[in-house]
Amino acid sequence: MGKKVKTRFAPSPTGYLHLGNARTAIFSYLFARHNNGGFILRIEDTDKERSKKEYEEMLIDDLRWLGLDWDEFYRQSERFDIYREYVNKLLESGHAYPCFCTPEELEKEREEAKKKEIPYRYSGKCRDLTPEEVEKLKREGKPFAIRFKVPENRVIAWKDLVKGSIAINTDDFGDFVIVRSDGSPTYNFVVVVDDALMGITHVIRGEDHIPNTPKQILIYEALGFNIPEFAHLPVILGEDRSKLSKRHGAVSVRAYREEGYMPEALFNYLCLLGWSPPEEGKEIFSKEELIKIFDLKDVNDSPAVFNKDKLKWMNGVYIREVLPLEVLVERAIPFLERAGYDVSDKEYVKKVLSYTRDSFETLSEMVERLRPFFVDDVEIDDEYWSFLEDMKAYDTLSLFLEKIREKKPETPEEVKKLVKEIQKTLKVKPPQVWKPLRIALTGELEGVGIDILIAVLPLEKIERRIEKVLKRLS
RNA sequence: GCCCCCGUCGUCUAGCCUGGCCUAGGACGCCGGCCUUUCACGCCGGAAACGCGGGUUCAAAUCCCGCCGGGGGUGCCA
Repeated sequence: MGKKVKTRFAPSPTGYLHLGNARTAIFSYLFARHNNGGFILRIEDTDKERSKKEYEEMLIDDLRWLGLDWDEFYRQSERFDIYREYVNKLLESGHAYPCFCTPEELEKEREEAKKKEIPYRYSGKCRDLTPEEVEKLKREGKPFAIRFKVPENRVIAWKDLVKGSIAINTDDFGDFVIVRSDGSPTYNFVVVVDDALMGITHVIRGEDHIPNTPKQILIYEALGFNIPEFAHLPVILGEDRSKLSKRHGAVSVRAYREEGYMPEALFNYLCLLGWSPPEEGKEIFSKEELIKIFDLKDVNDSPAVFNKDKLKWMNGVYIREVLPLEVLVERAIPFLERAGYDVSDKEYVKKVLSYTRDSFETLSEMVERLRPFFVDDVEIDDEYWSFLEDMKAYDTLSLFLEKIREKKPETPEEVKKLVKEIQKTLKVKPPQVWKPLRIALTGELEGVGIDILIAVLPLEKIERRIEKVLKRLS
């Protein structure tokens, strides 16, 4: 058999982890682990202008949060010596040459091409400079970049693991820059050196890299490296079917994390964008299951629109039935705390969540939903007071207060029993009791089950809220 | 402009390779009903798609050609 499978995720630290990149990372990770292979994280920070250390830290943090782990870690900015060595090889073998063209000159070339409506390619002006001319220009201190010499009219083809056969003619692109005039190597070059040196067997990335692939294959050949397999994933689109970007709203992993999404749910949902399980029907998968069943052959080759509604639904599934209660409690506490709720009693939080976890889909929704369980007092809107009077709430509420002090119900069932007794005594229908209770205890007309609230809320809070209403009604 | 990729319900998709089992299946969303102390949850039901035009074939979502549509690339960004 071939060598051990090894994949990598290679983000550039120029912003938050984007959902599209996250999915690429996940697919690369799943493919590697499925094949008992290695997974590498490599920070592509050759562009000093745009790369930021704090972005790198957030990237790593978000990746870990999603549940990814890697066997090796690299930073390209620390490998410039290695790249220089390989640039020299290309220079020596005649595969690359110095280019003294200025950005202005190139810009002019490009404009002219546009005017004439012909496809732009670098003219190759500096390609045939004699060694003497090169020497002279260098001595004059002219800044220069290094370009790769692209052979003419050659068809570069590869069998893409997702897209199938792809063929691109070298005439479609000109000699491209591999080292900038400031001495830093560019993406198309370092990616090849790194992937080859690090033993990457499968390059999995977004389809926006398809045009780069022939350039990279040429470099693999020129350096005598083995060419890896390529798998280009379709992009993720926004509602308007253009590439998912900030215009479409929240597109970073961080944003969903802060809104109270579960990493397992986001991981799971992202997998279903562009990949479908071999067995039909099932949609909820743990990371371990995904590792077991993931295969690139089941990746769809057409772009997918990101659908927040479905993500939200799936998050709800994780909150109400997939995650263990203890885990949910741990994740909920920071959100409740941030809202100013008292969460010192973890058992109380646990009890509340055990009854209410099936009624919200994100942790930020939870914060709203569970307000009556955690605040000291509730505000009752003016419009509800007349409603309370019409309901003859005074009688029911005072009877309720009496009964709850006497029976101290501790489960929703006991509360229901107690309410039924009140109904019987007062000869009223259920809503006649429940609605005043709801308003008195939550200040709202909708929300979680009042039986639950009464069963778990400390008695003194219940008394205080009811008494406040009775006082005003009398 | 040029190059490349893609095209099944509103959305994610199964089916396409190896034509008939497809009166095209599932999921989210939507609509209706049930449950019910309200909103959710849950349960039941419903509307909803093979981009268009030609071929090949007894038979095409599935194979071939053309068109149209969408996306990506076209950097001394990655």
